Parts: sequence; structure tokens; C-alpha cells
Amino acid sequence: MIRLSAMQKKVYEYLRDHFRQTGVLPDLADLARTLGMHYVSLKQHLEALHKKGYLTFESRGRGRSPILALPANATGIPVLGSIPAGPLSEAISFAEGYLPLAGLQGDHFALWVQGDSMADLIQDDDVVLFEKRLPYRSGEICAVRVQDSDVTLKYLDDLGEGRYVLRPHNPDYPAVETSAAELTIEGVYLGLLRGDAFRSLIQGVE
Amino acid sequence: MIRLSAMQKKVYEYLRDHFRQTGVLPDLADLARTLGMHYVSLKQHLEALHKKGYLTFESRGRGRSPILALPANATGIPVLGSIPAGPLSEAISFAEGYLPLAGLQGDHFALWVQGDSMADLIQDDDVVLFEKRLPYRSGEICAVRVQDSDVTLKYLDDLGEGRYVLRPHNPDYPAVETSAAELTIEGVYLGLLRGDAFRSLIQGVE
DNA sequence: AGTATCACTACGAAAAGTGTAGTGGAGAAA
DNA sequence: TTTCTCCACTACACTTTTCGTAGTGATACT
Repeated sequence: MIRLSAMQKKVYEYLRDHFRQTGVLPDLADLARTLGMHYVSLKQHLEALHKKGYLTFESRGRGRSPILALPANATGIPVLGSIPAGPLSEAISFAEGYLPLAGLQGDHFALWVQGDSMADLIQDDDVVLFEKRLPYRSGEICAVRVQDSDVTLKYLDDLGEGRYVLRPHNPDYPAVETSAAELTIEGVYLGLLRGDAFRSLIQGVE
Repeated sequence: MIRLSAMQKKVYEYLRDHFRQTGVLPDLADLARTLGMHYVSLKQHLEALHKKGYLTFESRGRGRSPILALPANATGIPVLGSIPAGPLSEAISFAEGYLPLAGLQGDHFALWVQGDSMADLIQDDDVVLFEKRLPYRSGEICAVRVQDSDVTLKYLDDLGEGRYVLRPHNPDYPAVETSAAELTIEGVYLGLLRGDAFRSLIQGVE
């Protein structure tokens, strides 16, 4: 991203925090008062931020509220590239879109699942929501990375003494035993989204 | 609902249709021009509609765009009360909430599933989206009503000659054969929503 | 019948918010 | 130095919203 000046950064961070807390963006006049600057200066900062791609700012003519919005990547949950839920192979790639879900506590991400190792519970092409944390108990569904290269989606059974089992739901796949040293837990399963109708909720997908 | 005057009804129906088609609501000034009335008259109509519960209209002070929104039940997909996916017993009750999904073609509804006859594909407490239509082929998952009283969620296999089989995904439950005369197809499965995080998308749930 | 009250409709004027143009200073970069 | 960007301000035009005013019709009470 292009570098921001001090004032631009201040404006952007205030807007982002305000949106995360309240879910709405303030009026330009209120905002100018809060930040202690003139309306026109604020507007110039917003135009600069828009030009640099940090937000959407579009005037709609005199007297009409401008279109002011933060991009999905500032507030939404990133939907990461597809991961194989079958054999361990691909890793998490870059974000393909963002899921606008307000009011969630914690750090979340979503994966576009490919493969059927968790079928029928989780199917090919499902979008699965995760929270970035360690599992609270043995047997939770987790997105795990083994040997610093592959990401997969399995039940994570804790055998104790640093030993773990990655257990698929689909009995056609084998369970794999591994050690804590080889294992990186990327997140814990929270829920899933299935079907084209719901997939339209994801923003930023071409 | 409280009765509306002719003008109020005209305003409400125009807003509803406009939102369904475009997904956004027009400016009050544009709206007044389109409907051929003065801005203030329109505003009074909107206030009356708000008072009567047909929409949300809240002024935000002079010169600031008002908060104008249609209730979820005018535009969203109704989420109907829980149905048993296990043994045939309960019927669709009243709407418990609405799912705001814009841009869907066709007539949709959602069911809050209880039971595990479709496990592991569809689990207890999932919210399942349906389209109100007949299945295109045999074997689709449908919400069906048998004998004009019970609603259930099963694969619907067409045996021909007016005979059908309601087949659960969970092998612990038996498949049931029935006839076209006893069968009412309420809708065809489109997708599902699982997990508390996604459930917060449903509006109107206490 | 007459009166009071209320809801509905309608218009004009003023307050507050928003947009554009133009000016100018401070500091960094060429 | 010159040029550019960032930042700030003044002044004025325009839009949106509110406030005030008024007429009509229905209903209920005297």
C-alpha cells in the first residue's frame, strides 16, 4: 500500500476503529469536529485516502451525503484460497474474498474447502469459518499445517505427551499420527457456508 | 397490520418494489419527484408508515440523510420454525427471522433443522435454504409434507407412476415409500448455514 | 346543527449539512 | 531555486431536512 501522511493515517485509523466498534461511519461534519480539523481539510484527506485505495469516497453532489465506505479487507473476515481437505498437499494461499460479518469476537478466517476428507460433515466447495486459536479440547475440527508446508482440515485428537492424530471424517481416508513439533494449528472450526446463494455473501470475488 | 391511506400505500409499494429490483432505496428528493409530491408530504407519509410499523424512518437532524430501511420481512428470506429432520412429526410453523440475501431469483425460504435424519450432510440446528419449486430430477433433497400434516427433510426419489421414496441420509432411519397423492413438496434444497457466527446473519431473532 | 378533535395532505421558509473554488504556508524532492 | 505534496482556511452555492402554516374530511360529543 502507498504510504500515508500523518493526518491521513489518523483519519483512516479513526474511521476503521469507529466502524469496527459501531458498524457505521460518522458524518463528515462530526468527524471533522472530533478530529479537530476543518470540513474541507477532512474532505481532502478522504480524497487522498480514496486515491490511495484505503477507502471509498465519492461525492454525490452538493447537499447530499457522500458515499463513504471502508473496503472489505479492513473489516471483513478473509476467505482464503482453497485448501485440500483430502490428501495433504496445498497450503493456504492468498485471500480470495472477504466475508462481512460484524460483531465477532476474536480473530477469524475462512477457507474454501476442496476435497472430501471430512465428508459428509464438510463437503467439497464448502466455505468454512475458523477462529485463530488453539482447541479447547481434544477432538475439535481444526485447520492444521504439518511439517511447515501443508494445510488440511481434520479432527485433532490429543493423545498426550505431544502426540496428535489427524482424523478425517470420511472413513475412506486414513488417520495420520503426528507430533507437536511437526504440527501448526491454524484455527478451530466454527461453522460453514454451503451453496451458491450464500456464497454471494463473499465480497471481492471476481 | 394497521390500514394505510391511498398515498401511504403507494409510497410503501414503490419503495418495496424499488428495493427488490435494485437493492437500494432512492433519495427522498428523487422519490418525491417520481411520485409527484412534495418532499415534506412524502416525509409525513414515511413518518406515518414508520409509526404503523411498515418501515424504519429516523431523522438524523437538519441537512442529514434520514435512516430509511424496509423491515426484513419485506425483503429477506423467511427462516421458518424448526422442523424435525428425524421422525415425521412437526410442521412448518411461523417465521422466526429473516435472512437478508439480495439478488436471488425465485421464491425462497429457510428452515431451522432439528433432528439428524440427514446427518452428517445436514446436522441438527443447521439453517437450510430452500427454493419453492419442484425437483428437477430424482434424488434431490427436498422439504416435503406427507399426508397434509408433517414436514420432513429427505432425499426424494421418484420411482415413477406416482410412487416416491423419502430417503434419509442417516442409515439409522428407515426410508419411507409414499404416493404422489400423499406428498406435498414444499421446496428443494439449495444450501445451508451452520454455526453461531453465521446465525447472527438472521434478522428478527430474539 | 354546531363544535372540537384528529388524521391526512400540502406548500413555503429557514436551519444545517455538503460541495466547489480559490488562496496560501510549510516542507520535501528534483 | 523550482516544483510538488500536504495541510489549512475563507467564501459561496447547493441540497437536505426541519419547522411553521393551512385546508380537507371523518368521527365524536354537546
